[in-house]
Amino acid sequence: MEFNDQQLAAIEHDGSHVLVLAGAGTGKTMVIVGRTAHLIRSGVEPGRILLLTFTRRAAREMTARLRLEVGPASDLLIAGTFHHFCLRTMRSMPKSFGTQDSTVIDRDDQIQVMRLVRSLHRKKGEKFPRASEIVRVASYARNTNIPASEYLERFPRWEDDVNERVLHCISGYGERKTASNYIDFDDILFIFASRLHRDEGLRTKLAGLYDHILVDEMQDTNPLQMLILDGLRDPARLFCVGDDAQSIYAFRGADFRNVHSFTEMVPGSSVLKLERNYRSHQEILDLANWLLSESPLEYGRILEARRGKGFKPFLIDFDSDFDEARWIVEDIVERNDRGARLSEHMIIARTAFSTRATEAALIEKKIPYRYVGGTQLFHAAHVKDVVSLIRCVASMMDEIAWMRYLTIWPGIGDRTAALMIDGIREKRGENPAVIFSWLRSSLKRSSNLVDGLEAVASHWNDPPEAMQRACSCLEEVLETRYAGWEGRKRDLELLVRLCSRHRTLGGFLETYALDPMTSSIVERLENDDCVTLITAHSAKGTEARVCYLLKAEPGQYPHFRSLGDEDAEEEERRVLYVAMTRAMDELILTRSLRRIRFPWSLGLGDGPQAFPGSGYFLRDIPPGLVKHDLDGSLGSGEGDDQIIISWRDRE
DNA sequence: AAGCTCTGCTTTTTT
DNA sequence: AGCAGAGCTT
Repeated sequence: MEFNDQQLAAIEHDGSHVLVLAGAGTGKTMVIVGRTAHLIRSGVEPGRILLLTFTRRAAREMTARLRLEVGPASDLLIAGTFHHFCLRTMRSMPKSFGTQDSTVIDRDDQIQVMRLVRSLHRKKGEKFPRASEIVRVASYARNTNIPASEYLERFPRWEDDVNERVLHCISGYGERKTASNYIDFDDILFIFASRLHRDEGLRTKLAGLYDHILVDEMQDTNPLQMLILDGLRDPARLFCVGDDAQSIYAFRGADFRNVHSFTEMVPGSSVLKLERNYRSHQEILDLANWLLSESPLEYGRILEARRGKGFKPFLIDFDSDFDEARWIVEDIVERNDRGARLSEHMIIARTAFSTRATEAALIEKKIPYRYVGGTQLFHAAHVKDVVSLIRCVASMMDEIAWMRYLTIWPGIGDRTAALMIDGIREKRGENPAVIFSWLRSSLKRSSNLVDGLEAVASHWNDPPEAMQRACSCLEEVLETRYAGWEGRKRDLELLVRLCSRHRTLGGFLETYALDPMTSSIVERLENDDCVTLITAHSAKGTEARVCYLLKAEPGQYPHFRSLGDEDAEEEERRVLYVAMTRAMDELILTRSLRRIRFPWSLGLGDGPQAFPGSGYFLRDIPPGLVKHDLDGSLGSGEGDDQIIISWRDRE
């Protein structure tokens, strides 16, 4: 690898803590990899280097590059997401953290627990925030390290008495969680951070494990994560890399003061900059620069392409998202026929939801693809059913798993299941065999559900076998429950295959609680060259020669859900900015303007009137910045109240 | 009283 | 596609 002077300065920086401000495409990952290699070469033990990223994707990418760069030493590095690292540490010393036997629960399970609690606090027939909304509030408050009560006081969302009961829900949720031995994603960070700062002995011990802590995507760190870095630094040195123009996780509590005020928050630190873009041609950056220049905020970031000039971005309108999807897929096929690899193409979407048409078109044309951020394998109903059986055996206190598993069986509903769960809880500490036989005698009619439990328990240390048995035990009931069973059955076969990578089912559960891979990624194990379909959020940190920006239309950028909230809209601008700057050679923005309909809209009505002229970033693209299929049809002499009409509908 | 079925509503982004 | 709630069946 060759580096420019700025990159080299960062890589070889030998002072105290440092923040590297790095614009899109300036070689951020390369610098982290380069510095790691440099540190190892200068004698730092790889095991004393901690690499933290924000997303699993970034973590995977980084470890892959490190393997190429530093060889087998890369296996000794401690690398992963914040959540991964914290959980790993807690698991290795459970007594210090008080997290023995805990089950990690994902977002869905959180909502499930909250739903139970919510029902106790909601008055009959009353309009009350949904469980998912309450979970969001609770999660945001924890990640920004403020009490939920204070958060609701500062940003009141509901009537006073509703707010109050929402707070009861949140504390009830916490109690329920403790009773079931659950820890959620936020707990992973929270428990780690709180012990780290409360227990001096532990802090000294943990901080003593590392000499260097390298953090990617610093602009996405939240206060909790900053506290973790605070507790671990000194003597360990921080090397944080970030770009405030790419901050797109405020909804998760990310606080870009961690970048803006870095030098104040971390005494003795300095700031370095990477300013030269090596990824894209200038025309692509011109469009991205223009987008930021339209913002009321001063990003002070003008990207300059070292690669010089190339193609202008395309902006193409379609009649429907079906046409849009078909065109993209045909375009990829054509390029592929001319010799381009499929993997050079990335289709970027604002939401996972908006990729349906494209996915269908890819499947129809039999183009292999992987869908990053897509419907996660472990979120599919039938998969959760089977996994619930495994979870029941893993932790008898796992009430969500029991509720799910028991109600799969005909004749057992919420009520019976709840009674059984109470019975199981009373037998806390008993041998599983005792619980199983009690269940068998209590459930005369569906006592064969115990067969599955026993089969899994007796093959606990042979994951593929246990999973196989779990699946065959449930197959009959699930087949009647779900339409299209053949397709779903394939997912279960996938589960068995995934199990073979683990020595125990416990390891299996924990791995996929944190990293619920998509089925299309699993399929990719057999399919190397494929198109990438990805959300803009997951796409950060990646690049591709040809990028299609799916549905670059009103209602997506900014997303209609954020309209009216200035900060949220501004974050949407950065999302679009991130998406655009992924492209190396060609950027193709597509949209379908005619059928914009949001039936559930927030008082916006449906049909084209839903979007008056404002609130769409690409409305006033200066002529010449993109090649539009009807140049100048947008933003020319049309008043603010005008709607956009596809050129196809014009006279 | 518990379980089941049908209908209408909903869908940002991630660990 | 899945969930909440209403209404129907066992």
